[in-house]
Parts: sequence; C-alpha cells; structure tokens
Amino acid sequence: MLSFFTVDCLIFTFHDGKLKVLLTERNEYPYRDWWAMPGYFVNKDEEMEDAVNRIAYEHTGLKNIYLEQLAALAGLKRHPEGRILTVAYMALVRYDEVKHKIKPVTNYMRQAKWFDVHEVPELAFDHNEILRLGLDKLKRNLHYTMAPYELLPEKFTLTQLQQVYESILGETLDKRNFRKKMSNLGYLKELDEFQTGVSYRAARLYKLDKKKFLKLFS
Amino acid sequence: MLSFFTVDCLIFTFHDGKLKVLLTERNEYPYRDWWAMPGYFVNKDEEMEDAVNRIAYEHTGLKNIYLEQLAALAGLKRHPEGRILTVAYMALVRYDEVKHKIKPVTNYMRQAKWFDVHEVPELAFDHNEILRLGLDKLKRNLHYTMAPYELLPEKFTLTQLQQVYESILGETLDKRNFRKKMSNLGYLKELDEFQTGVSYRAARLYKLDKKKFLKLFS
DNA sequence: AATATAATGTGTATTTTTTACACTATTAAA
DNA sequence: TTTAATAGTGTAAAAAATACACATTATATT
Repeated sequence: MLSFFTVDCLIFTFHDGKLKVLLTERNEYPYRDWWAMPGYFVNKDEEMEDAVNRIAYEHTGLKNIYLEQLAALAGLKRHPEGRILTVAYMALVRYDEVKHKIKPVTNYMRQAKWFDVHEVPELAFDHNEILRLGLDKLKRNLHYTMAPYELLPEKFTLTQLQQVYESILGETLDKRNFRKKMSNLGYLKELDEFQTGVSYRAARLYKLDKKKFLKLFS
Repeated sequence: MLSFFTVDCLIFTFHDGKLKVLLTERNEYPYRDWWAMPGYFVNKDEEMEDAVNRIAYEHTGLKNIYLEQLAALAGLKRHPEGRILTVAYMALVRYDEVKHKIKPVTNYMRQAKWFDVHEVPELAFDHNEILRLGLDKLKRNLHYTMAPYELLPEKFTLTQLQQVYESILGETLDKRNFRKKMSNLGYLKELDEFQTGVSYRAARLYKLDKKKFLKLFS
C-alpha cells in the first residue's frame, strides 16, 4: 500500500535538423554506468509536477517548460530492492534556450548528453520503453498540439518546421504539399524577417499564432 | 519519497444505445455517500495491473478485460490525510457478459450503478476529471483502437456500431456514409446471421476481423 | 388478410483533401 | 563570374468526405 515514488523525465529538443533526447550517465546502484533518463525521488511535501520541473531545471536551466505525462510504471521487478513506482513525463525545450554545460548538482549522475532519438543505447530500467511511449505520443498528437513549436525557436523557418514533422513522423514529406497545408491551417504568422548567418539564400521566418491555434483545437 | 498507492478504474460499457460508466457509492471517509469510480489500494506484493483487474473483477465478475492506463494523479491535497497517489485506468466491458447484481465483497462501498456518461453527478476526489480524461482518450483513439468492439457483443449490428461511435464522439453520423466507410476499411466480417427478438426487420450481424484490423494498425 | 409500425439497407453527385511531381530564384562563398 | 546550397512556387489527378431520400422487410395489430 506504500511505495517509493519517483518521477522520470524525457527531455526532447530539436537541433541540427534532428530530434534529440537528453540522457544522463548513472553513478549509482543499480545500473551504475548506464545511460538513463533524468529522474529522481519526489520529495515528501512536493507536488509531482514540481518534482519534474525541478529535475528538468537541474538539467537545462529552464523553468516553466512544456510537460506531458506519459505513464506510471510500477512493476515489482523494476528495481532490485522492490517496487519503485515512477511517473514518466516528457518535456519539450528549445535548444537555443537550454543552458548547456550545467554542472551536475547531484552525485547520482556523471554527465548529461543529447542523443539523436534514433541512436539511443540500451538504457537503465525500462527507459527504452518509456522513450518509445514518448515518441509514439509525440507522433500521435503531432497535428493537435503545440509540440513542434515548443521544440523550435520562437521564430523558425518552414524548412525547420518540416524537419520537426519529419523527425517525429519518421518519414519525409513533400515540401510543396507541406507548405500548402501549413498555410491553409492559417495559424502561422509570416514575419518580415529572414534567417541570418547562412551561406545561401536566407529563408523567411514564421511564428505560431497561439490564439488562432487554440481557437482551432479547443 | 514514500506514498500510499491506489488504482482507480473507470469501467465503461455500452447498453441501450448509450455509453455507460460504473460508479459506486462510498461507505467510508472521506467522501462517504458520494459516488466514485471503483478503486482501492494496491497490495504490497501485487502488480498494479493485477490490482486493477481484481477491482474490475469484484464489480463485473469478468477477468482479462480490456484496460488502458489513463494517468497518475498525486496531488498533495487529493486526500485530507495526505498524498495518496492513484493510477487511473479505464476498462471496457461487454454489457451482456457482465455479472450484474454482484454483491459488494467489501464494505467500503454500498452499491454500484451504471450511469449514462453524460448524466454523472459530482464525484468524489478528482473523479470527474478522470472521467473526462477517459472520454477524451476514447474519442481521440477511436479510429485506431478496438475500443468499440470491446464495448459491443461479439456479434453486433452496424446500427449498434454507429451508436457506439456517436456516443463516443458526441455527434450524430450519416448512416450511409458510416456504412460505406466501415465497409471500405475492410475489417468487418459480414455474417449470415441476423438479430433476433426485435419486432421489426432484423438487422444483419457483423463481427470484427481482428487479424485484418491488426494488420492495418501495427 | 390487410394495415401500421419501426428500423434496415442502399447510390450518386459534389466538395474537399491529399498526393505526385520539377524548375527558377536568391544569397554567400570561392 | 561561377559554384554551391537552399528557398520558394502551381497544377493536375486521385482519393476521401460529405450531403442527401426512399424502397424494403419483419413483426405486431386490427
């Protein structure tokens, strides 16, 4: 009737045209030296979401990030010392906002690293399964949620947006059809600004019109 | 770091053209006399899913039912005595298979009753919110899951199937278009059997071809 | 036997959405 | 000025979704 209680958090971002997930190298029994998703015990008087935000903050320096609950896992055999119930979340963050080179504030992990979601090694506990759940949920809800815009900078190009879609769906999309559809949806604001620092034609920047988006999906 | 640990289970079925949910009247502090979804503590050495199955069995007499996890809720203020983490599930059962008039095997509840999902009173704890989650998930996943066929008898009429869709979507559908689409999907087996016991033209019975369904959605 | 009742079962035309497909324009660097 | 790299654009065909109404059939009633 009583159980240990942890939260784990998949932290996704988008960088270099690819969907990435932040993993940490464990420094503690069990699964010492294995890669795992960030996670830890929920404090006695702490709300579960606050615990997730705390853990995400420790790894990214960001507060008030986008969170979705994925699942509760409570298998008696998850942990050698008995049941440790964990509630898994996924967080979406903008790569350009992340404070990199955060020094580990705890000693239960050594380093954190962004992995391409399709190049993830075998992880501690059931974390590969949780990653699958996260990717599935992203994919299933892609068309109804702001997820793509939580992964991208506030101002983004249509090519970047298409790459987000492609990396979540795991398939390539036709450029003309993609742009036609996005512009028909009507919730992208075309800006009078352009990409800078590229050595080829600069693409126009867009941003999400949240009001129109929400009007459409609620 | 330790928390009490319960499971709660929305049990849905379909009867008389309507989607129903099983609720119980509590006989215990807190929320004594309130209606609530079935749920109880998970035993120390019991898997979480086994606990859900146990609770569903106590209320329906059915084993091996269709279950989906909805969410974990762990608010510090859910329960006056402190945090009680609950993992909410939904179960789908066939009304014709349910053992009705099950006598309460426990004394923490008085009676159980099927409610039309749109005529549910104010419930104990956060159970109205969980019901919303369940209905939302049913709706969102309607087209990819076997949910409609878990709610209907094994052999069903197209009208019944359409009623399931309508009650989950909360809108009426065009009969001819619905039938055209279902038959195009190709996973319904048309049987040479007909409804009995009706005082009007008997409708043809169908059943789900699980193999074809799974081939399509995995 | 005739009639009333209640639900079953069926087709077509229109609109909307999705798909397939290739070249010119622009910018910066070499 | 040439090269390299990506941006940006339209049309035709196919598929899917929508709107819409009546004849058929089984039973119950008179």
